[in-house]
Amino acid sequence: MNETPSSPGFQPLDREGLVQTVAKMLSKAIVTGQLAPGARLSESVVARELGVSRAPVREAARLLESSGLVTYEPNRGFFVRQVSAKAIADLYEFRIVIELAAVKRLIRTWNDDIHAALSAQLAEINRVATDDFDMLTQVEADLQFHRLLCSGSGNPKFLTVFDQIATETEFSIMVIGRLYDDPDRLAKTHEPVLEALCSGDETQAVDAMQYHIGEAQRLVTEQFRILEEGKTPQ
Amino acid sequence: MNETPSSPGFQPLDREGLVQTVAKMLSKAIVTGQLAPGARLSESVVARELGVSRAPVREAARLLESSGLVTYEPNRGFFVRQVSAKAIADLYEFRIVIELAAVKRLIRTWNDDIHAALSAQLAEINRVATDDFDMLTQVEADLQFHRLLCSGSGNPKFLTVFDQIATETEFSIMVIGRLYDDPDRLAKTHEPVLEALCSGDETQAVDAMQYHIGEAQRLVTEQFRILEEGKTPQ
DNA sequence: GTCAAGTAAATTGTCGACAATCGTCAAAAT
DNA sequence: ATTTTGACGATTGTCGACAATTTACTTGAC
Repeated sequence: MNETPSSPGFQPLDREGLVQTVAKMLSKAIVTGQLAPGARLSESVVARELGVSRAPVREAARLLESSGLVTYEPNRGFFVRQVSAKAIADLYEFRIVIELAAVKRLIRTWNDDIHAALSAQLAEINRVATDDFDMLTQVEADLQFHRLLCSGSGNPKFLTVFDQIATETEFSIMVIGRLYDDPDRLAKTHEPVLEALCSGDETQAVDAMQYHIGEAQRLVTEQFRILEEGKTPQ
Repeated sequence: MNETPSSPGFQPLDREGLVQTVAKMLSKAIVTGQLAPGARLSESVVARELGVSRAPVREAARLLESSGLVTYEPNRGFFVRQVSAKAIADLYEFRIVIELAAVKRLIRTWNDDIHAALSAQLAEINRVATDDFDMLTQVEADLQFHRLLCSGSGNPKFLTVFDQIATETEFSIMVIGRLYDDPDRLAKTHEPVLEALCSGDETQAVDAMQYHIGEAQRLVTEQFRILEEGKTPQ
């Protein structure tokens, strides 16, 4: 390895292109609700607003499309995605399929590094699982745990697909605006997953995982139903 | 709408954007091997070659990236993806996860339309499963059958993800250049899947499906190993 | 009043040009 | 001889402008 001996710990310095920056801005704006679902995402407006050209905005929007945050209609442009009850149900059903398979695979590739990373993330989840932290922080800590599960599975496909649906999950939850009255409750269901993984018991790990995501699905679906009822009392 | 009343069967006249056209061109060029794996995909060259600007080429390349046909390195551009033995193994392992789940779900939404579509596609598979047709035709007929399974599952996520990995599957097979000596053999393993679905037996359907994809994986992996040995005899 | 056609404004689709960045290779220093 | 530095060529990154398309509005006929 060619490395200057006297070099201090210089990190790669990000160097993320303008597209990534714009994509991140838009993501945040959509997830935090500044851009309402169904709203048109005008290239010109966003470009003017951010002080950049339309080209990087367009590319960023295409990136967001593959994350399921916006939809694209030819010759009409990009729109912030509408979330339906079925879409949320489908999303969580799909997550169960992916992440259960990832966990099954993870058991075979289990090692101390993964163990350490998951333990640390679990601690982080519990740390932010109080009303002192906002929901976005809690959700991101939660999803990061799941991301580590996919990342450690050894099959990159799981991570790729998870990243695509993670943002969508975050979006769905933020649309609801309020996930649980007791933030600590759902957070606690992570622990059995890690314990089962440590013990190497596949059946137990899968069960714990299924319960955890299922519980999350139940909460999200419930809250979304309440939200819809309040919106269209008819 | 300005349309002549006596107008005969005019098809929608493509109306798919230039981007889609370019993407299709590139797809074909990559899948048929005109662009070797690892080759740089110069925007300027492609644009000049097709007589269009760089913008649509760039967008098309981004589309291909999400299909796994090309990779993208910031400030360096797009490259035709290299396929490794592990990548192929990972791909098929992932397909098994997705399509098994899709089949399980399909049983619950089973109806005559889906039955008819699958039967027709099965007939098509058998029709082209001879040496009279080229491999690309055979592979596409095969994948279309699988696509129908995902499409009919009722959860759009399965279809979205399948479409992403279908092109990659096609690519992997075409790289190998020769899948099987007896085209009819693998084709025949589709039938038990359809039969099991008709009978509504989930266990049987999953078994048949797992056998079918597993068999395909075995063949592809084997052929790829042979190809690699021939390439680097060391 | 309703509906259709026509027109104007706004938005996306595409383009060509310039700026920023990367890879290469030669020249200079050690 | 090896390594570093600098400049050059090629490619990507970004931009502003124009063409094509869609949308909204107005006008007119029935």
